[in-house]
Parts: sequence; C-alpha cells; structure tokens
Amino acid sequence: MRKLSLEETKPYIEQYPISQYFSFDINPFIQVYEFDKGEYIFHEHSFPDYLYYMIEGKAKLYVTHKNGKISLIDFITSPTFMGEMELLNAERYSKGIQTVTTSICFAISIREVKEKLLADPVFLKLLCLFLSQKTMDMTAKYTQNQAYPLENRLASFILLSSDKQFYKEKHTEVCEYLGVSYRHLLFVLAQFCEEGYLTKKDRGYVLTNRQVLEKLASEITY
Amino acid sequence: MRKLSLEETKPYIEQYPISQYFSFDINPFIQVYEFDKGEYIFHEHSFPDYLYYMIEGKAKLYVTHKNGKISLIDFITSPTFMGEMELLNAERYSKGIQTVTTSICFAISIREVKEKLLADPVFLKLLCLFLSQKTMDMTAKYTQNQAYPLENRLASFILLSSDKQFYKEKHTEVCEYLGVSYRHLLFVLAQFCEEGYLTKKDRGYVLTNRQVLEKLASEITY
DNA sequence: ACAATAATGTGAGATATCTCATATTTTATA
DNA sequence: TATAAAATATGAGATATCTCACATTATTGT
Repeated sequence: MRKLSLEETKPYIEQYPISQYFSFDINPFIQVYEFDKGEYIFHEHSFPDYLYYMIEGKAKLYVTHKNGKISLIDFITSPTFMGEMELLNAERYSKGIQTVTTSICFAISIREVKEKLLADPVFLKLLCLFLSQKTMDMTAKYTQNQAYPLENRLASFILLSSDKQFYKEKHTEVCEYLGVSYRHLLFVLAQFCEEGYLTKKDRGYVLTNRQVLEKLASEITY
Repeated sequence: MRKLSLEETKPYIEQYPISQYFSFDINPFIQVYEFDKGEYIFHEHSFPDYLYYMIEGKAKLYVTHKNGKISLIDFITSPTFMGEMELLNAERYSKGIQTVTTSICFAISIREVKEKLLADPVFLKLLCLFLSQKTMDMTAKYTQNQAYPLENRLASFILLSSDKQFYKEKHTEVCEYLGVSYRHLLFVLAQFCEEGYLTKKDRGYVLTNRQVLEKLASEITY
C-alpha cells in the first residue's frame, strides 16, 4: 500500500469526480492509495479506519470459516465503495478484501467525516442504492447456488466472464465464488470438454458450443 | 388484507411511534393494514405501491426458481421495513412476501412520498443501517450454508428457534430456509433422535442433549 | 362434518459434491 | 537462476443431499 503524493493524486481526483456524491466538499478529506496486486485492503476481523472508493482495480471479498473453508462472497470491481458497512457501525469486524489487480482507491478517514456522511442525504441515498443492489445480487447468487447444480451455474458464469469465445479464469477463485470444491469444478469443466461445449487451448478454454451453454444457463434465470 | 378504520388505526400509531424515523411529519401518509395469516403482502414479480413497516407479525421472504424450487430467503419479523428495495428503484420486480401470522403494517404510499423519503437524511440513515445489517445476516447464512453440512446448521437453528427445551417448527419452512430438501431435513432430524440429541414428543422435539447440539453449532461461528 | 389441501413420515436408489492423496506445471521470489 | 509457492490436474472412494414414490396424519375451507 502506498499513499500517493499530492501531484500524483491530482489527475485521479480530476478523472474520477466524486464530489457529486456528497452535499459538502469532500476533496479536503480525500487521500489516494495504491494497493499492489494481491495486497489486503481489509484484513479479516479488523476495524477499518477508512471508507474506500475504488476507482481502478478489482478485488475479492471473502470470509474464512472456522473449518478452514473460504467463501468468496463477491468480486469487487471499480467503481465501488468498500468499508461502508463498517462506517455504518453495523459490523463488529470486517470481512477480508484482497486485491486481484493493482488498485487505486480514494480513502476517506472515517474518524474525520463519519458524522458528516451519516447526515448527508446525497451520500446516504447513494449508499442505500448501492447496498440494496448489492443485497439483491448476492441473494440471487446464493439462492441460485442452492437451487441449481454446478453445471448450470458454471455455464452461466462462463458466458458472463468469457472474453469473446475464450474463457480463462483462475479455477482457485472460481470454485470459491461458485461455492464448490476445486475438484468438483475441474470435474464439471472436464465434462464440458468431453461433451464438446468447451475445448482446452493455451491455458484456457474455447467456447465450442455456445448454444448448449446458453441453454444450460437459461435454466436458471427468467 | 384489510385497511383499518381511523379509530382502529389510532392505538397502533400511538403504540408504535415511527415519527422519529423521519425528519418530516409522516403521520398524514400512514395507513394501517391488517394481513391475514398466509396472505401475500407482495406477490412475486409485482410492483409494490407501498412501503410497509410491519409492527406486528411474522412473514416469509422467498423466491421461486425456474425449476420450481423455493428459497426462503429470510424470516421477516416485526418491526421491520418491507418494500424498501423497490422504493429505491433497485429492483425491477419484487420478491414474494407471505405472512406466517396475522400481521399489522403501516403502509406508506410510495407515489406520495418517494421524493421526500429519498431526500430525508434521518430516514436514509436508518435505511442504510437496516440494509447493511440485512446484507450481513444473509451473507453469514448463505456462506455457512455452503461451508457446513446440515448437521451443524440444523443444530444451530434448533438452538436459536427452540423455546426452552422444545423445538417445534414447520419442516416445510425450515428445509426451504436451510436450503435442503424436505427429505434430507427429516433424515438428519431422525439421526439426531437416534443419537439421543432430540426426542420426539407431541408434534415437536425435546432437546435431550443440548450440550452436543451446542458443540455442533459451535463448529460454525467464532 | 366432509372433502380438499397441507404437512408429516419413510424407503430406495441416484447423483452432485467432497475429501484426500499425489504429480505436474506455472508463477513468484530470494 | 534456483527454490519456494501457487495453480493445475487427475484418481478413487466417501458422503451429503436429492428425487421420486407412496402412506399417514393434520388442518382448512365449505
């Protein structure tokens, strides 16, 4: 983690204006941080000091269970807030957030502006929208997780995350996201290859039968 | 569903003051509705006209999947808001909410006060707290669902929902809540009886070995 | 009070998914 | 560049959970 100098800060502030999200001048309270790839933004069970607004990058929100299993709750993609739950005091201890790529974040000191933020209708409205959208996405994901076998969910995930006709995600992340074991993910991927829906190439998979994948995925959503 | 008369309304308004949740006078916009047991407050895929604040009763928030499976997302207990996601415009169509007991709700016409509500810092702050708490509860539930077998989750559920040493919930609801089949729930309950943790009595179960149940439940949470 | 509906209960077989062990390859790091 | 760490890969056996079929007992509506 590196705090950017004032000169480095400037272009980001200009390129990503967030003043519209507040009814007071937020700029004096903003610092810009850069997180390396793989670095932790929040450690599990910590008390965050900052509300972050990620403007560039990608991260994983996860929780480690007592039995050692890890649930990847969500892929966090910019632009988004992080630490808003903690700001609201709703959470005793934070979940973990680890970057997947180098990430740039605005950091707003909770100590300094908590009072102001929690009385700001512009910000609060934005936060409400953000929270409800997040809740709905998660509800959809998790209810589907328990209502459909991996076959359907994986097909859906491949279609969503593939670039053109090429799928190439880290199995280690995907299995945690879809809530299955690494072994089982590989098993179903192998099945897809056997059936000819996918074909291994380089270090990824080519979608060789998009139609069937779409049919499998379509069994989930209306 | 029955709209209460003005005289009937009065005692509820007095007993459950919610004016503190708003920075303007909400009373002119409040109507009081009574829902019968088993009645639907929101049908799935409808567009709610009211923001509800349930003051008495209990309901189920659920979603029906394309394959016919039902996920009981949450047990909704008073006091709580309902329809807040729709108010925020975040949801195209609503989930279903069905009462479990006769329920009394304050109804606030979205059409009439949406603008005011979405600019009210007092209400918005409350809503943020509510939403983030809900998100966290759900995240906890769903990540645990996929990280632990029913044995642990059921033990935890029994301890939470039993009255003194007696457990008596509808299996049909519980299996949807815990995300398993009816058959499997009964199977694990039978197992608990065989092991002597529970004993069938009347139409419920007596907790005959609370200690073991607590041990099973404790494997989940920190 | 009776019929319809919902809830409970059980068996048997299928399968989706997990655990663990182990080998190889790729990527990160000193 | 050597070494450690992470990611990929696969087999074999176990199990958690599901589906379906069917019978019984409550509960509800008329």
